[in-house]
Amino acid sequence: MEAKKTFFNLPEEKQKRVLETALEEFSEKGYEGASINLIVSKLGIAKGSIYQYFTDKKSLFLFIFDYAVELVRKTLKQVKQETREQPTFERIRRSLLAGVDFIERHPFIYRGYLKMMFEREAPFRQELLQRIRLFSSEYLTSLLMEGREKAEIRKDIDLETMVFLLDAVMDRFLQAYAISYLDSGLNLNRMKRPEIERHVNEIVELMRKGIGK
Amino acid sequence: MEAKKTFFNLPEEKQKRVLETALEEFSEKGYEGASINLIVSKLGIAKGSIYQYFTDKKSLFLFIFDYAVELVRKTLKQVKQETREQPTFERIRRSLLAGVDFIERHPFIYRGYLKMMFEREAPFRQELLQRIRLFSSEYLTSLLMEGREKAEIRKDIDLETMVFLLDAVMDRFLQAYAISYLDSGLNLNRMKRPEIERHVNEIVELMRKGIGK
DNA sequence: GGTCTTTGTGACCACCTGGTCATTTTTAAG
DNA sequence: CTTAAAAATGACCAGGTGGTCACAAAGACC
Repeated sequence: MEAKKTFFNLPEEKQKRVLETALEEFSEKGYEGASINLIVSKLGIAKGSIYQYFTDKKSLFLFIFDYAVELVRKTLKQVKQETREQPTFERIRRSLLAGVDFIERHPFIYRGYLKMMFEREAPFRQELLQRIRLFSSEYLTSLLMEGREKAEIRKDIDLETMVFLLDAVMDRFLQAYAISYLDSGLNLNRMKRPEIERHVNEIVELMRKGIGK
Repeated sequence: MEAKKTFFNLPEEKQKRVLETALEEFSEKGYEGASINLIVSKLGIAKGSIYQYFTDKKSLFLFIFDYAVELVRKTLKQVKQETREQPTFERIRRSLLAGVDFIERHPFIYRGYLKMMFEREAPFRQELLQRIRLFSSEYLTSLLMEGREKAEIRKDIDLETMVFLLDAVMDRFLQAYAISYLDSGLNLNRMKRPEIERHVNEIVELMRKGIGK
């Protein structure tokens, strides 16, 4: 457990406010860059107080990380359930849209994840990232394997290669939606839902049929 | 011009040593995280000296950025030239391999680029990134357009969507090669050239034919 | 030698960092 | 109202940051 008991004695509202404020700071500045001074001043509490809740910066970070991972895990699980009976490419489509919705609801979580990907400094970075990427790749692998059983997915190419492609495209799509400058030409960033959906459809169709011929 | 004349009066060897040392620091820690103190101590010169060469941290960074961009631009141009007469997918294959070679030769440049993608702090970040991403996407667009003329590339899907996919997959491939934890399953990181080539072939083949059916 | 300019130096500055802790304030119990 | 425990506070600390500047060293020319 990374938080002290004092933290859990706080009214739930305040707990959430602390978490959200710290999450915002971490996701914007990264682990090293995030400033405890700024967090407490944004919260309007004394610096000492935050150290009543968490032993140090690291444990605050890890606590938030767990909180975020749990949210992602739940979301993925739910989509998987809901689309159980549907064709594979429809499931992929839905997954991508679920990602868009998730970013809309929790913008700082996804940005924090991206920040971490390219930071050396975050504590346990390697382990934490592997944790995330593992269940992302497990998710896609199981999707594709079920797709193969239904003969919707080709069998003459390595499953891992396909997972790699899917992962790359989906992740980049969400990055483009969340950050801008990352979409190569398309302007996902400012689009409204119907347009987003059109692009999701097109990109999924493209992954199905390929660029060639 | 971001460097002072004193810098250019230095023996070329020392100029390069300064640039490479600073590049390494920036690419590992990002703009904010990089420490001038560390750079000068690694160089074995006094702190004041670096301020004889560059007016401040920002101009040092921008100078290095230009230096790096020029290297990338040249490399891309050369590949484009060399593969002029070849089939589109062969050109894509070659481009990806050129990326791998580039990382091998200049590991800090590519990492620096990744660092910047998710940093808010770097000066002129937006403009600089757009500069890079623009010529990456121009490069791919022209590749695909020429491919369409030769009827090697499908015409029933937006060119931009295809560029997006290509860009996403190629970039992710290089990330996986440069950083690890990013390959979803494949272990590009530790592979030797022949294996890398096998994966490049497979991934390009997959982009051509698609995942479906 | 002497003189003038260019380059190198590191103590110093103001400011910010994560973290501490003696002290005060708030809350709860009797 | 008293007492004891729990929580909030902010001055303070050591250590880091980018940047400055008076001075010393080195070169260049006569």
